[in-house]
Amino acid sequence: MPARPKTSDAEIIDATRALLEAQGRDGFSMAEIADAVGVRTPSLFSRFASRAALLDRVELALWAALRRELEAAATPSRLIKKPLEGLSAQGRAYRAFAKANPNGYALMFDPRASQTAEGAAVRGAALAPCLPGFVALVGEDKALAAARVLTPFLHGFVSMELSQAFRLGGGIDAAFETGLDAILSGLLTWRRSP
Amino acid sequence: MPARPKTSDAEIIDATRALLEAQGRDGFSMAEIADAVGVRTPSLFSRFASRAALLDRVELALWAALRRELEAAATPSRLIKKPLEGLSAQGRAYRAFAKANPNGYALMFDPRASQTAEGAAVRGAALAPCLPGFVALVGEDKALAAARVLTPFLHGFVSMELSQAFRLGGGIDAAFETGLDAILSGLLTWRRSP
DNA sequence: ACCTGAACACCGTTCAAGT
DNA sequence: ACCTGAACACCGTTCAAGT
Repeated sequence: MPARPKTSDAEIIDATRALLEAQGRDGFSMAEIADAVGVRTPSLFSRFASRAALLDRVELALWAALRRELEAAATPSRLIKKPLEGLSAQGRAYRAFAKANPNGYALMFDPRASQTAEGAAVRGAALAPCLPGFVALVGEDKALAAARVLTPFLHGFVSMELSQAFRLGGGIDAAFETGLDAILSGLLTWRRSP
Repeated sequence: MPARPKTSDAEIIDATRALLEAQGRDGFSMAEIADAVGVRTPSLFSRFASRAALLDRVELALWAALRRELEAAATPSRLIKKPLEGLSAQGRAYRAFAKANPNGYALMFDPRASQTAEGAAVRGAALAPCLPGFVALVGEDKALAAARVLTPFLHGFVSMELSQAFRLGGGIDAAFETGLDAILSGLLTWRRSP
């Protein structure tokens, strides 16, 4: 006779994500997660092999959430018609997501994440909503190369911002807009040149 | 009568840095550090307030090491005469440093670092060796803004590379060179325009 | 001033037993 | 199948005592 489930994988992942954001990656214990979902600590291990495995699932949930934000920021048709505007909007949405989930964002780029095939797929799919914009901006053959200029800038900027690396003052919002514009207009010149 | 010191702060920091690189941020214990320097675990706490404080010191040592690499990659006079070449060389040195110290590099941008005044100073000084290049490239008034385009790209690129974010194949070395060139030549157009 | 052994509280994880 | 209490090994940290 099975014991009645008191919680679910999804509820545990949500509770962990909330604790992560509130307390930081090592600011909470399995016991606190268990408390949050009304269960005793060992029960978590019948659903997740380890704390690390649970954090991996949280990370995938965050990548999926980022994907949704990017989709909401610009539709494919807008990206095709006005790639500069569309990609700028997605860039701002990307930064907003990182600033709204700083501890989660750090987890998403933590090199300790286990490299499962499913994980790689979810991570890879997260930036897919931007691809039509790159294709429209520089053409199909250069879209990947263009993505590998803009996305490192986006990640690097927000990562540095979150780790307080911009200490020389000056408007950080303005610096972000300047950088975004500079890179996008630079990519625009790729249309013709090799 | 003082007990003879068996080790030193510097030796402990070096041993911790080695363990960090070999085993990852939470792959080693205070006991292993103590073993490595020939001391018992509690002795470490008479020198460093906590594991976190010791990791902070390791982080500062890494920033200082990065600074030395950047200084070695291009002299101020070369940066002034040939800013494109000089900054490219520093960009490559930056990436090489990150790839040679992947776990250390992750620590340098870990948002958990304590924000001491000394720490901020050391971190801030690390990229100073690049400044003459930015001044030569775009002029004094735009140097900071230019740095806030290139350095996020550098950090973002190597951070994504280290967390295996470039899964769509294609030469990653070539992508780095392409991005570096695109951004530097884009910045070059700032010389005249506002 | 720096070292040590002993102790403490906490934590991730396992396991046998319950339903 | 999922839950639980009890137990285990390990870890960061404290402390009183040694020199």
